[in-house]
Amino acid sequence: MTKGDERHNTATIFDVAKLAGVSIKTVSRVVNNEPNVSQKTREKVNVAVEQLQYRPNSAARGLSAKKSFAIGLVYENPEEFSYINAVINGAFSACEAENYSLLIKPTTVIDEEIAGDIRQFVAQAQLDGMILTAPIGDNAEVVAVLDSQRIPYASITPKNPPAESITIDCEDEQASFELATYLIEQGHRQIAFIKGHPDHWASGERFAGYERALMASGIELRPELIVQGYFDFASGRAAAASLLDLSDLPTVIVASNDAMASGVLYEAMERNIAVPRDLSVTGFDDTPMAAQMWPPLTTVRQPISQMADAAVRRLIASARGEDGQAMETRFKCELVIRSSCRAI
Amino acid sequence: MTKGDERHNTATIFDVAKLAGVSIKTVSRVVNNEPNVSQKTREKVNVAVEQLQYRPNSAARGLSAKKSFAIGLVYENPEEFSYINAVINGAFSACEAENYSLLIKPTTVIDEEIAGDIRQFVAQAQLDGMILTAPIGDNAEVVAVLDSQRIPYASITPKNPPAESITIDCEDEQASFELATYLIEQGHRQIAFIKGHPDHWASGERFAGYERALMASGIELRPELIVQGYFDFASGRAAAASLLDLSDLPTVIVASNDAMASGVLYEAMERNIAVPRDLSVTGFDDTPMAAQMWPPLTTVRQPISQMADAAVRRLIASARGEDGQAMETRFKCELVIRSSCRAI
DNA sequence: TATAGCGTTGACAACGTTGTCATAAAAGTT
DNA sequence: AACTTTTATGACAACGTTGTCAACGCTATA
Repeated sequence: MTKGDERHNTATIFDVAKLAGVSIKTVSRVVNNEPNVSQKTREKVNVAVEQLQYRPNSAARGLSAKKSFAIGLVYENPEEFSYINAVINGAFSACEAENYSLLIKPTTVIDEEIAGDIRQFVAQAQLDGMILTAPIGDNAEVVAVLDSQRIPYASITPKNPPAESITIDCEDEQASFELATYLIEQGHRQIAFIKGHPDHWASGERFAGYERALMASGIELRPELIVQGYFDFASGRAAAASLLDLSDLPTVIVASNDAMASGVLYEAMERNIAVPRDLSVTGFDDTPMAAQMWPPLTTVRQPISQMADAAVRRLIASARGEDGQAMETRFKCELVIRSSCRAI
Repeated sequence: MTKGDERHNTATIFDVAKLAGVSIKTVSRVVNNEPNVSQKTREKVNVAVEQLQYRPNSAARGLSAKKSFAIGLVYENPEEFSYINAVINGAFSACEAENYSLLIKPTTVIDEEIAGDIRQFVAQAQLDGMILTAPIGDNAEVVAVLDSQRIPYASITPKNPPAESITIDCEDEQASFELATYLIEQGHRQIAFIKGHPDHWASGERFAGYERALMASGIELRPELIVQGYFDFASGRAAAASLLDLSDLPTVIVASNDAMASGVLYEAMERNIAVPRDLSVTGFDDTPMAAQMWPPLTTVRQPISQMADAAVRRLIASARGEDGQAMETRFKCELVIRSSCRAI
């Protein structure tokens, strides 16, 4: 029974002081690297800090020290968005409307340290909720950290949505189906496909839509026309190279995102293959780049900002104990036709 | 010394309570929209809140309510950077190293509300410092708000650096000079220039470097080859259109940034002008797009992340009362030669 | 008229840290 | 040995809010 009472609360300065057998003030001094603490005491405290995984509560620290330990960054919203800028904007506007702050954490790589990183991030700011963009929502360690700390989180387009958490996704499969169907209607039959990064939910969805469209029209899936990519420019270019080396050339290359499509365009240019005259190309995401490359790219637009907005609103609703069940979590995509495809 | 001690401190809940003639708890209820407050009391409190410009201290609120009113956003760093992503990354890594949090505030437009917006942003989070990216560092109202609240701030490439604040800039003039000199060495004489947005410091610097290079080589500045742009794709395209309508065509178009350069490439493509065979093009910024367009763009790389990193470190140093005078605030740029220019 | 119930209000104790000041122990100085 | 100074430590009061609980006054009901 008493065991059930054991809180998962984080350790406070009192716990550390008790364990180290010193006063809280001494702990404070050690933690803040202040002078006038004997080496011996310092070590005792550090051991206790380590053992209890103690992190100073930043609200208390801020209140007492009249500091926030936070820096603001103000910027004018750029014309040139990236995916992540769209996410940030959506999340920010929802936070602003609800009087919340938005703390960001770019992670350079998905490595072993990420779980510890996230733990630190959460502990430092005592976050009320987290948004995980793909593919981080699928990292088991990260999710475990958040679960253990009881931090609610929302995943944007995760591959394996955990039942209890908030999931935001969009109809990539359907959009991809519509895109492929459009190409078929334009007379294309040799339709090559560059898959996205296997860790991303979207990759599977987009490929599934392509498959469904071809099967619905009775077009055979030729395995040599399906190439693995990784959502970046270089992999798109490499995939295009292998496709354009085939003896039986595709009439259109469907890239799973715009960055790879730009790699395809680049490779085509290098080989003096005119797009769309000799080859049609499509992307996915409708980054601003898509409209600015030559030729302007036919692609699919995801309502990224809206999805991030929804993620934040659901998090805040659940933090308030509201239901939020009625809120939208699945969004529609839109086919954007430009001039990188031609009818044949 | 009890009352004469009038601080410039922000109003607290006690001040509001006193002015409204109610208890602090009642103020709390009104501010948090809790029920069971009479309409009359509610109004009295709201008047006092308004009059004192009261904003709840989020550290205190967080400490008491065991909430932070903050949402975290975790994302994997995208391959495709924009300028602002580079700034965010640099600022974030410095904050992380110093155990600070980074709060971001995208502003959609520079409008009349911005000063109030910033005031709110600062008050809500009790920020220890602010970074202003161009051209926000030149907004007099914003700067006035920060000055009046005694918030230290660092401006990245402001046009008119205020003497007391921290300024971070880079050697755009020199880089632009080197770029133009390179073009002249390649045999170009008809060198067109698309200026950047007049509100940005960088625009003047980049144009100045161009001027200096031409003058140093005894090349006449032809006014019809100098066109105003606004740092976006559309203005670059429009500028290119006007330049390509000239009877005496330039052999190279120097765009003040990559986004405008991509507009130039687009317009050239539309007109079947081959780059670099018939026309050379250069940009500025070295966005990832620059390497991915066709042809890959000769441009100038700014150490954006490093600049943001430096801004944060100086802010934190000054928050600690350290000197920071020795820290670098002026950064070098690097010429990046790709294949969008040819010798003639 | 008495009584229960509800809407309204305030007093006061958290919350977890840092700042201030007092004190004890150690070291240095005469 | 008798002092001053320095170093090490702790007790306790802020910091500005929200949560809890008690008390008040008003209305509806018996």
